[in-house]
Amino acid sequence: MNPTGASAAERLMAAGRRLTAQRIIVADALLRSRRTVTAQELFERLRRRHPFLGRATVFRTLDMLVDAGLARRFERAGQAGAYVACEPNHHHHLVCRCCGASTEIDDEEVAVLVEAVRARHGFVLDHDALDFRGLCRRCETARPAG
Amino acid sequence: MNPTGASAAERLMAAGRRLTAQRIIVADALLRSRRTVTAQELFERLRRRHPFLGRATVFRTLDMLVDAGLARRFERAGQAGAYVACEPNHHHHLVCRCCGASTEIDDEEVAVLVEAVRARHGFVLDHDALDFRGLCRRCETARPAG
DNA sequence: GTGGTTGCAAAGGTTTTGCATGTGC
DNA sequence: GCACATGCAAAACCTTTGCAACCAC
Repeated sequence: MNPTGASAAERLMAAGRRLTAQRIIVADALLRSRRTVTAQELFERLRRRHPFLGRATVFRTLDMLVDAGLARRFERAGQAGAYVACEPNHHHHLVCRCCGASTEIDDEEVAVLVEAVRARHGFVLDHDALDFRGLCRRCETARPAG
Repeated sequence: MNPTGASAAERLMAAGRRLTAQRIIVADALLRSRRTVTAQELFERLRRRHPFLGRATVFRTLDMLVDAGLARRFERAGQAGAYVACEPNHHHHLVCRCCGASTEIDDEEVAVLVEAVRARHGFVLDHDALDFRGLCRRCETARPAG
């Protein structure tokens, strides 16, 4: 998913981050992935072509991307954290717990929910608490029992 | 929060789980906590009075409680998983990222959101994806910059 | 009695860190 | 040139597991 067409390097620069070969490699790989990936997956996938890439750098870069708003990290019980690239003006994600597919949504109902919770409970929802796990249509159809 | 007044032992029994001293101790401590607690916190807190309690047992018991629907576990980036007790007929939680306070909610807007996402994207949200992190009124007031 | 439960310690997996080296700006 | 980024390996951290002893039902 790369609707704006901005390259990884362009995004890093736009975010005011220092450009390095490693960062471009990691950000680019993340950008090209339609599904969530773990730091380890990315590390193993990239080290083939880029043997000089260190594991810690992958973790640090992903962390930096999340900090810059260019990626988001999902926590999964008992599993490694999963990362997805964010569009600069993105809203929320739907992430399939089965296949890892990620869809960006911008539904009014989310905003309605945020306002309702604030009004009723005085509770301000975190922006990134509104990324949702579930089953995508394909996986739901393939295995209705979940 | 213990509105139904059911004791830990009663809940375990009602859930068809085997009663042991350790399980009652852990479930009771979780039930008495208004805030989320980690397995390690619970272990350290309880070992003072119950030196015979093992760390693995705390993990296993919390896991069992989640499985039985009597507790829920929240994943937190870079931190240990945090547990809260659930009311048997509870719906969703609001968990403060600052103080860990947990509130149970049953808002129509959540159901509206679930339906909208299903209708528009064919995506079925996980029930426990609808536990929300954010800032409670008290913490929001205390530190508006959050 | 039997199968589930426990405690311990060790292993497993993920992520972070220290430090010397390298490099973008 | 200087501050920041990197690689490596070790450490830290959370959680799970193997196994013998134990206990609820």
